[in-house]
Amino acid sequence: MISEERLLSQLSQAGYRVTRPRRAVIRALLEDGSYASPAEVHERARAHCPSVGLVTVYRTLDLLAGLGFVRRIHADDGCHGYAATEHGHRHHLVCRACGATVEFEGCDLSRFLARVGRDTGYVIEDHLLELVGLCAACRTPAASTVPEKRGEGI
Amino acid sequence: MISEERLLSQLSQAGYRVTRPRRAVIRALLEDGSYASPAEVHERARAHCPSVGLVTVYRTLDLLAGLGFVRRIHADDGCHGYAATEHGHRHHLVCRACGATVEFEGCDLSRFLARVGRDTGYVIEDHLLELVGLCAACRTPAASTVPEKRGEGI
DNA sequence: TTGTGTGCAAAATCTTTGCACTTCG
DNA sequence: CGAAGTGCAAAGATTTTGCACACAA
Repeated sequence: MISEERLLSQLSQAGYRVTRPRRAVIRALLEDGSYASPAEVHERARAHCPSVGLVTVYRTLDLLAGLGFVRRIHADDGCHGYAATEHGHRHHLVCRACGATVEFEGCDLSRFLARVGRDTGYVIEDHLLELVGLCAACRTPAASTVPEKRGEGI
Repeated sequence: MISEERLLSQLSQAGYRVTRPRRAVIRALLEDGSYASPAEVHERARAHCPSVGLVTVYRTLDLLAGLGFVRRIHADDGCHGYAATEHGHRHHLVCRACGATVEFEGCDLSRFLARVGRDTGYVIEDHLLELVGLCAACRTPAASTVPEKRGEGI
């Protein structure tokens, strides 16, 4: 997970202003390990900047997604979740019970992709890989206090 | 790609009625190889059943998705595309230029998934894998008549 | 100081729901 | 015939846009 200061400095270096609402959104994304919808991000961000509007959350998520600092999470219960990401990495593992989201290290699909490309005639340029499961906390019934936040996974 | 008759018979065996609007939606999904939004499916389905309403398209897509006959396609330009799928198979390869969608055969990620599970402490239950590229037609500039239908891919 | 960024309100989309009428089986 | 399925209209939810004001740099 990228640190807050580093993210803010990259934002600044990219030519964008570091404002209170943007800091609030970024903090909201970093402080909680699970992915969140724009509305949920908004709610969390209000703790850091009560006046922040939902519109600004949308705009900031767009901005951060464009810069590669956050990534959309695709689940059957909706495709409108966002999670912070280390720049360059692109894959997430999501807990279907509590929504906790972790990145995992690069995947080596090259051989597999080459075969599919050969079989289909496509030039494969990109891939979306997302894993769904149960995190350690939710796996142990007693330890889990968060009951089935999300749907059935992907 | 599953045949229309087989799909209709499975629908019937599952206890659902085979109606004209449903047939129209199914045909709309099968006749065009690219994934489509509910609105696009609606437009295509009208060719087979002019009176079909958008609401019925939504309901039918839901039904077919629940039965595993269609699958959502997740792209950055929106996560609301649907494509027909062979029952049980779950992965798609999408052309970023024209949206043409093909299924590809099972992927062997087991070893990789085991490693990620070990590293993160998650029990991995499911995965979403989607590939994006250029289909043979769009790769050859002269052959492509469909200009950049979709966004930047995933 | 200056122009990017913000909040508000309103508009535009997209999706779901309620209900009387159709139609498949 | 009877219940599942449909279309329409309206309600809900979500996302985008216009505009005057605020505030980083």
